[in-house]
This record gives sequence, C-alpha cells and structure tokens, in this order.
Amino acid sequence: MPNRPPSPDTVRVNPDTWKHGVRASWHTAGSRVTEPRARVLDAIMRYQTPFSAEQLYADLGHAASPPGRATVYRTIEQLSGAGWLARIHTQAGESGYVPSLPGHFHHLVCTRCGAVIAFQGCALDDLLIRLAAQTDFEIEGHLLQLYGRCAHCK
Amino acid sequence: MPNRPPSPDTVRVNPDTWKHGVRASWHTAGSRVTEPRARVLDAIMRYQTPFSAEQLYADLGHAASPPGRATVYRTIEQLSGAGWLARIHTQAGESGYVPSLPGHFHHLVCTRCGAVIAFQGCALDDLLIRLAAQTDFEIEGHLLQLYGRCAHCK
DNA sequence: GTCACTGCAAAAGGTTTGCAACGGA
DNA sequence: TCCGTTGCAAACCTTTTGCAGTGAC
Repeated sequence: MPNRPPSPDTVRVNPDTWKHGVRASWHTAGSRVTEPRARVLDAIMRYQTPFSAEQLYADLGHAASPPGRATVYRTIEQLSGAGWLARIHTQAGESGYVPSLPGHFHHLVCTRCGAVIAFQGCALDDLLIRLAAQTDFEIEGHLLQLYGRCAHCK
Repeated sequence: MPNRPPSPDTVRVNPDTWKHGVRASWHTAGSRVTEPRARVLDAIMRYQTPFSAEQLYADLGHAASPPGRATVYRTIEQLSGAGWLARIHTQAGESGYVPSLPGHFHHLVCTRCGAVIAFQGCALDDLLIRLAAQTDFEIEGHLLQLYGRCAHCK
C-alpha cells in the first residue's frame, strides 16, 4: 500500500460536551463555577462565527446584571489558555475566538460568512522534515489556517 | 518518478533590493518618496526580528526630527497592504511585521530569539483537495507559520 | 470560614482621525 | 503649482489593573 497521507478529520464542538468539559476542568483546577462565568459560557455557545472579547462583553450586556468587563476578559484568557477557545486570524488581519477542545487543531474559515470548521491531521510531516534539514531549525509546532468559501456562500 | 512534493525554497530579503522595490512601487502607484518614509524604510531594515508599529515609532524617535506617529502607522499599513511587509503571529499571541516581497510566503519563526525565515512551497495540495471534498468549501488561501528553535538557539 | 472571584473605575496601551501646513514631482 | 504627505493632538477602542466587597465550596 502506498504511503498516503491520512485524511484530515473535521471536528465539531458539541455545546453540552463543551460546557461540561469546561466545568469539569474548572473543578479539577480548583477554580469556581460562578454565575457570571456560566453566562459567559452560554453566550459563547451562541456564536456561529469568531467573536472578540469586547463583542462578547457587549452582547452579554443586553441581559440584566451582566458580568463586568474584567470578568469577561479574564474568563476568555482562562479558557483560551486551557485550550477551550482557539484564536482565529482572519485574512483581513482581525482576530477572534471560537470554541475548541484541548488539543491540536487547525481551522478552515469562510471568508464571506465567517463560519469555521476545525480539523486535525495536516500532513505536514514531509515539509517539516525537509525544512528542518534545510534551515537547521528544530521545529516544534505550527499554525495553519485555511480560507475559502463555505458550501452555503460559494 | 514518484509524485514527490517539491522541496520548500527559503527566501532571504536583501535590504537594497527591498528598498529599491518599495521605492519603485511607490513611483508606479503615484505615491511620493519622502524623507520621513525613507527613514521608516531604513529603520525597518535594521530589525532582525518582527517589530510592532509602536516599537518602530519609538525606535525612530531616537534620531532628530523623527517621523510622526501617524506617518509611521500609515506607512506600515501601506507597505503591508502591498506585500512589502508580512504579518507574523507569535505562539504567545503577539503579532509583528517582517520585511517581505509581494507574493505568497510562509514563515518559520524561532520561539527563542524571534528570527524569521521565509519560504515558499508548502505542499498542501493534497490536504486542500481532501478537505475541499470533505467540507464542500472552495478553498482560496491559507496561513502557515512554523515555530521552532533556530540553529543558534537550539 | 476561606479564598477565589467579581465589579467598578481608572489607567494603560495601541491605533485612528481631522485638519492646517508642508514639500515632492 | 498641485495634490499627496506630514505632524500634531485629540479621540477612540481595547485590554489591564488595584482593590474592597461578594459568594462558591
């Protein structure tokens, strides 16, 4: 059998799985599951496209007694650090967050509607080996994002 | 002969070539080559690692009658838009600029000293075809950056 | 009861903008 | 001379921080 690269696996984040996962990791870490944080998680789950910290803060503000700005920023930082949020860079140079799962993922971003699909398996091994040999770098990681038009927008 | 992916080609930006290229493209575009802009180009050529707009402004300030902040920001935006600067995203989530040439490049970034090597040829065709089929996206472009330790730092 | 978390409000950064004066081509 | 460019200073937007009060466990 020829040496075929593995097919990439697309990954979809299930809202309940994600929220339970976050809460579980908070428990494990000794962090507390508070009302404001729960609201942040719910709000994040309502996005279909990447969001910014300020946007999340603004959207949360529509309800009564919303979390403060500091709480929103601190929660995002926390989730992002633990891998529950992934950072997306748009072609226009903006950046935002999307729900993710701890681990190594790449993202395919629709340049029109902003929809994001995560996937694993980037088949870069060959490139990494060649580049390492050519540049004498010891390669440790990478960032890969693809841009295009989704089925609905193209 | 087997269907081998092409080796990546590393690319080095020559300071004189770069400055002449920028000036030529300004002429072509009907933009003017002014004293403040020339200073910005010179300052950019002195960096060995990615720089930010504010950092460039600060560094230019050390000389007499430095360009104003607005000029620095506007020049960077211009160069970046024309492909003479490439945006680098560090693993830590920061971003900066490095001199580049118009065209499609990827970057290998040293996570210790910040040194950057540009290269072309990422051998992603196979992945793109598979993902396009799997997701029904029409893929238009991509962002690829590699992180590692350079020969000197490893 | 303890200690992590919250909200506020201020500070700190970074980036953009309007406009009158300036100076390349 | 013409018109793109500059510099200033203010406005704007995003993110961070200190601290006293609050509430999860």
